[in-house]
Amino acid sequence: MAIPRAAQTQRRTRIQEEKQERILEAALDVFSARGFRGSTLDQIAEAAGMSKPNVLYYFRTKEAMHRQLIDRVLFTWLDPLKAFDADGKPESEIRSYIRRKLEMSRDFPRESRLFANEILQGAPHIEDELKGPLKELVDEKAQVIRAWAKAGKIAKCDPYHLIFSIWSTTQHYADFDVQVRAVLGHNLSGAGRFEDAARFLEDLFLRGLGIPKT
Amino acid sequence: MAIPRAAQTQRRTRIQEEKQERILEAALDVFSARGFRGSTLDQIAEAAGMSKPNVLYYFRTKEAMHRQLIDRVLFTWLDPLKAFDADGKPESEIRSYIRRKLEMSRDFPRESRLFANEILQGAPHIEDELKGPLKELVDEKAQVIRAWAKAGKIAKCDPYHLIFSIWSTTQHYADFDVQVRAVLGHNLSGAGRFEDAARFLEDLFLRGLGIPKT
DNA sequence: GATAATTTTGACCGGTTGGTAAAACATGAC
DNA sequence: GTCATGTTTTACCAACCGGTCAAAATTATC
Repeated sequence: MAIPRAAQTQRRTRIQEEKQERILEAALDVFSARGFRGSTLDQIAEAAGMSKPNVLYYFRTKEAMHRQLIDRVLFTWLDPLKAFDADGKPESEIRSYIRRKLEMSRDFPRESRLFANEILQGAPHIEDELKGPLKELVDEKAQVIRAWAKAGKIAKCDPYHLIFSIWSTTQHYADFDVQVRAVLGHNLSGAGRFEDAARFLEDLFLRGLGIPKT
Repeated sequence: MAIPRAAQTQRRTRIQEEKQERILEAALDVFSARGFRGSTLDQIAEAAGMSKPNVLYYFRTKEAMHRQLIDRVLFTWLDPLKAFDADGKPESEIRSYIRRKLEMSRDFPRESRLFANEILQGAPHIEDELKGPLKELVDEKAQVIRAWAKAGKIAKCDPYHLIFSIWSTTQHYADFDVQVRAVLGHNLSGAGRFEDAARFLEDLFLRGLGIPKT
């Protein structure tokens, strides 16, 4: 009997894991491009190269897929901020944080858009995670920044809004990619775009925080 | 006979205009919160306080409503950038541009989210407007900024990425409102939020562009 | 108040949605 | 081979989708 759906079993075989991964990959494609409600199981199934009931064999509901994707992204998203080191030099810490976030926009634009879609629509599934783990981490790092300001290492500024501005400027290149491309035109939107953005943002934030370039 | 649908008639009566406005208001609510594909006519009709066929009497299709909303937003969105004056002082021009964009995020968050939703999902309806009018306007203002840099009035920087960073930082407070609120907590997300953000962003950009505070 | 134009509604339609049932199919252990 | 387990597919469902239609209700005109 078909009691043990793949999604329920504790031990997952190699095949199950591969198929689930293939489905999640397809779901990420679809969800990030069309939003949760705008996506259909048929689209995901087709993108994964299997039938709809087969997809539902591995994930009991559409929401289960989405939930798992969101959980992953949330975890990945916090990573660069965790690396933010209180004992490091402000210049290198901020510079590498910007760069890492920008790299994520370049390398994982679908994940960024999935997250943006979720937040835009009121974050119905992850409000708790935002108010819990995310807030705690940001609070912690805000203290670090505040300490730097007090020590005169960087200009006085609101640490929360600093973090927001780094988030928004870097994610902009993934979430608003279409607009960026349209404005820059094809000649400027290619390979050099990433380096241009990185240089600009590093200059803006370091100078904006009163950190002299070394 | 019911030949003259309200949407088609050239001269619109007072009542027709009022109803259409009421529908657009409701549609903005729904579209901005759930995206185009995630919204249903029933939701819009209910929000507008009328029956679905009645809504369709004033707008022939769901897309017609959305299109009109997008067109409006697009026009409104370009306004602050148009006001950017080549003959003004860089300090006051940039400062007031930031402030105006921030005010729009505060006063028209639904419009911002509608626009963000559209871009996020690949801007299927407005690619031409982005590549046309928007790009032209940005190109023009980029020249102004570049001239300021050449004249030594502001630090050398890529004008396009400067504009992107102002867009993203200011719109962040509308589009990612849920996240901002979650991180700041209720105590900090109230009335003072706007002024805090304005002060931070003005400091960041003016200092980042090497413009001394007056 | 009769009449014509406009507005509103309830009933309805074909297509699509997320999800199910059950049987067919594959796979591996013995 | 056979039998239990795990996988895939076909056929299907009720609910919902955007949109139509014709009749009813309202409003404007005289």
